[in-house]
Amino acid sequence: MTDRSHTAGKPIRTAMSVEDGIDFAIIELFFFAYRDFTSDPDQILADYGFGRAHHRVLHFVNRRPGLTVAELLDVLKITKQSLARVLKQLIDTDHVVQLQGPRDRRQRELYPTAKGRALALALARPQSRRIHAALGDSGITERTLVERFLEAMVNPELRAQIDVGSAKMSGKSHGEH
Amino acid sequence: MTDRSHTAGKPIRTAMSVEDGIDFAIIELFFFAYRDFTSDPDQILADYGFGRAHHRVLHFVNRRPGLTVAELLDVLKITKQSLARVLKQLIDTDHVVQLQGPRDRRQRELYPTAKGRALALALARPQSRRIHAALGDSGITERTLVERFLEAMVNPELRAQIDVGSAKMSGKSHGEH
DNA sequence: AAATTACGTCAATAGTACTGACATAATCTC
DNA sequence: GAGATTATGTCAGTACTATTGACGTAATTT
Repeated sequence: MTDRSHTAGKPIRTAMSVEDGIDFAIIELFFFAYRDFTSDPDQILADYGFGRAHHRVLHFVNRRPGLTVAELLDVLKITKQSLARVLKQLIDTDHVVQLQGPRDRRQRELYPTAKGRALALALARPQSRRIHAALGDSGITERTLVERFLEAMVNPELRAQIDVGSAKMSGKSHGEH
Repeated sequence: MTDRSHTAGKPIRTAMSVEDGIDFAIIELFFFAYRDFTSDPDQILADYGFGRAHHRVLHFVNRRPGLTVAELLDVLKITKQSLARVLKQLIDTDHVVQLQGPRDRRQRELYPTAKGRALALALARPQSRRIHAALGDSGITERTLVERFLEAMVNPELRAQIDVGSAKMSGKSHGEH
């Protein structure tokens, strides 16, 4: 089982490193950082029988109350079928409600309930704490440095999705554009 | 279907924002940044019928040639059963080879083949390019700022796993400790 | 009236992950 | 040397997230 010298290639014993011209340090840091960043809410979600998908839906419904199903799909970049089960569970558990769209009655506007808002905040809190602590620990005084870096990591054509919130926005939060 | 006013909570129409005392900007940027960061290798992986799990295994086998199955499980924080299928596929496709441990013959040391090394580099290349571009676009001259921030985002007890490579390390890359 | 749009849903499949159990071989311990 | 422990592999069952394709309904647009 271990000897397959005749079929398999020979083992390479030298490690990939910066000498290969690749930024492995930040690649790996990003992996570890994101893994731990999501681990806090994941623990809370488990109590509800929810997963990462529920968090994402709940988050954006709370950040953009009244967004439609189509808009949500566009932000999450998943298919309607993937969203269906998750959204249904959030509605059945009274975290999210659907209202018929006022302009277009085919649309379903999604809103959080008080319960949904509370959970969204509970999930965001440890993440925010972690970020705050990381900014402090790393001695970064200008938080825009991190914001600018992360924003630059996003595909340019998708940056429109990013709603940095009251900071950058003038009036709109959803709807017409 | 849309009217369930008697069972469900009332819709909240105001958006969560920084006023809730939470750093939503960086929370969302981190989500979008990581999503796009992994999208480049994901496209390549799809050609091989591989997924994110294959990437992670291949990456660490190339970064720490000779690591054992147990060490790999510890880095990835997954179970043996989850690793099994993915590792088997990488071995069957001649990207990774197993060698009996020299000291302890129960152990299987994992090494990349030339094919596995090539794929690992091909996957890392677009990620590295993205990082490089983001550092440039955001006008960050001190890359240690980003490194320090990301490292501070990792759980302290897990930072030992982070092998920033030839930069911080003196001699060891695997094996004795 | 016909085409399109927004949404919901059914069926089938895939990738990643889990728990629990069991087997084998090698090493360690008494 | 016998027994316990360790490293690995594997089998069975389950769960979550995601996919494609197809179809239906109601509302809007052309």
